[in-house]
Amino acid sequence: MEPLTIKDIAKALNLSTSTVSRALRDSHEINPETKRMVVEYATKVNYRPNPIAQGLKENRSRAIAVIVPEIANSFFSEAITGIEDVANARGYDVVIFQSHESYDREVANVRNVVARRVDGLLISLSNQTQEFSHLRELHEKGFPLVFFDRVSDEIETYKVVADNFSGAFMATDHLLQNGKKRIAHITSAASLYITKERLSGYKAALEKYKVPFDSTLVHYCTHFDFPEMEGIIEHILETAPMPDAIFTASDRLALACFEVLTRKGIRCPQDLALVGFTNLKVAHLLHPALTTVSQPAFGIGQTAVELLIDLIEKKKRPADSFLIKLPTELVVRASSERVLVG
Amino acid sequence: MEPLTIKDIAKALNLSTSTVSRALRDSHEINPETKRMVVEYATKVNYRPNPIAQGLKENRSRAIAVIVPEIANSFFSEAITGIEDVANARGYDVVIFQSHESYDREVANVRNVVARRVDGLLISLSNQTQEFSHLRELHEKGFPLVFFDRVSDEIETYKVVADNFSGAFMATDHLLQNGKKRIAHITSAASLYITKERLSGYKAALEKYKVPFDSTLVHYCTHFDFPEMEGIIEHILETAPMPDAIFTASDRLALACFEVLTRKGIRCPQDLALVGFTNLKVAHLLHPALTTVSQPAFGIGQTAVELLIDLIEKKKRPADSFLIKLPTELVVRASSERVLVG
DNA sequence: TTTTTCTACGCAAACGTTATCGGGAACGTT
DNA sequence: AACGTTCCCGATAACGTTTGCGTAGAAAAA
Repeated sequence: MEPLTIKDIAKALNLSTSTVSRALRDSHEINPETKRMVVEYATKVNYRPNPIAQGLKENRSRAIAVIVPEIANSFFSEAITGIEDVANARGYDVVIFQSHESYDREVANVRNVVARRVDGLLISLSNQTQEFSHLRELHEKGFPLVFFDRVSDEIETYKVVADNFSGAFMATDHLLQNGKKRIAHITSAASLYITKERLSGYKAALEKYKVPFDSTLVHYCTHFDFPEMEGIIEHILETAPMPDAIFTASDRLALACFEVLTRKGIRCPQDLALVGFTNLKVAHLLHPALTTVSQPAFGIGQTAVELLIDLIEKKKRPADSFLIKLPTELVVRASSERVLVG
Repeated sequence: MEPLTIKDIAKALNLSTSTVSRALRDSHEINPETKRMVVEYATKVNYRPNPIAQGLKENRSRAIAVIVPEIANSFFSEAITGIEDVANARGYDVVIFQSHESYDREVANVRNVVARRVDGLLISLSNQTQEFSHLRELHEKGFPLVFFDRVSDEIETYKVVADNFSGAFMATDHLLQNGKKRIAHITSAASLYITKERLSGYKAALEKYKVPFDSTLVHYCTHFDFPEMEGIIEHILETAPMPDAIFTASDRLALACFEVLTRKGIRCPQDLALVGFTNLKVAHLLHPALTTVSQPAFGIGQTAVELLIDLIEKKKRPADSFLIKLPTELVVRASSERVLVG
């Protein structure tokens, strides 16, 4: 049983393919009676137009690509769920690629994406990416492109992010309010927009409490692995006076922190309070339960893909701003709680 | 700059499209000199064949579909990473769909998949799925189909799973060896093959220690949510004599268990030992760290997609068995450790 | 009546690629 | 000299769909 075509329908009903095509697309120049007949027969035999042929004709694929660092990261998988939801509802398929935090793979993915003739691209940059010509080229050709979460401020297109500034502000403010004096900040690659935003929020909160900013307390991570984190933590423990809290720019970093701290026998929150960023699903099951800033991953995905499809379909948009910020929320748990002494 | 075609190359070099096409595919009936010229020019202008046109011609899309219950489940996202790795290396794109554990959405996804003319389908069944006609139909048409993890024994095609029997056996054996006498088993939908396998492993271990099987200790879950788990745990706590351990058929179930137990003030492992199944990435960070059976998610994905692409490309396979089992491993952590009394 | 307008449909080209066929030129074989 | 081979390439059709154009017939206007 090969999939049947418009030709088969035409033959069966003694019509031409053009009439069938037009009838199915509800053209005004087809007799209502004929239309009814065609549509009826098509549904009876369960006809589905061949999207590949349509794609060739209309020069599009009805598919969008998503490039994320890691699908196994629950923030991204949730965002993808949001993306898929909206995209499927609007008739698009979602093709997923992973950069594995590698610039080279990201570039290769972008190449693949254009070779595949997808209709648009959603991307969250790899940690390593410092150079944007592969994306700028696309954008300059008029290729629909939307950033989310890990965005670049070098390219003028829509970007959907959580309100990183206010999230970082709330996190730091919370620690200061709980009496912490020296708060280290472990964050991701300095080149990322979100990194800068979170750093600004952190600084703003310090300022509010008149705590001088100390750049030696800020540590940038690129590999997110155990050895890197171990080095950083050891460095933090050796600084004098020793920090009494750490604010990490992601829960993944916080997880790595936990691991190192546990092995070193440092108690949390007694010796060192910890606040993360993202609100992974398991954050409340950790020991201690992780205080973190929750990001609307699902909503970020939904918003980003809405913008992208509007771009593809050339729907008008209020071009007031390219940057869309979704609200964040502080979720306080045990890892930052005030501990009663003696 | 519209993407250029084989026609443009032909025009530029004063050749026919057929010659260019053949030169690019390294046909023997083209002058080596001409070939060199064409290939050189094509690389210079960065020509990429239009996969949509190729697909229309060859009646395929060079894309495969994956249907999983939830991408946010780290077992599935890891498996997908394995799938993507192999698929991309072999020239295929991966299109992902989620059933969200709903039979209706799974059926809709399958329909979408065939309408999209993907070349093959990898599927891990939804928990709700009890009926397989949507897949049987595909399979009988000769559509390439491979199951992984949540497989059905009603359809004769390749299935890739972890060795669930031996995993469950090891888990139960471990608990019994640690002196547990009454082990409850909380598992997923009874219709799933993996559920049956894990139950068999559980029973086999009981038998080894001459512990009689008590069917009232087995609880089936379909929704994986808090209220459902709360009901089950309450039921378990009320049975007399009260069980001293729980073996859950997945880490997600174990997480739900943890949550309910914590709220009820029941200590783990002192009051109730717990063993899961999957070895989520965060399993060792939970409190207490979760003893679990590790499944090679990445390898399962890789193996499944290898089989699928072989099926698509009609490569021969030793048809000795349709069921491929990958080894599991018991990872012992705090949640099942013997606690010293006194 | 003739001319115009409208309705409803078919013909054929096009999207970019590949495969089949065929043919001209050069060469070797009787 | 006539014929078969081999080499290299071009014209063409085809995949399934959409669309511009043409047109037969009917209805409306002259």
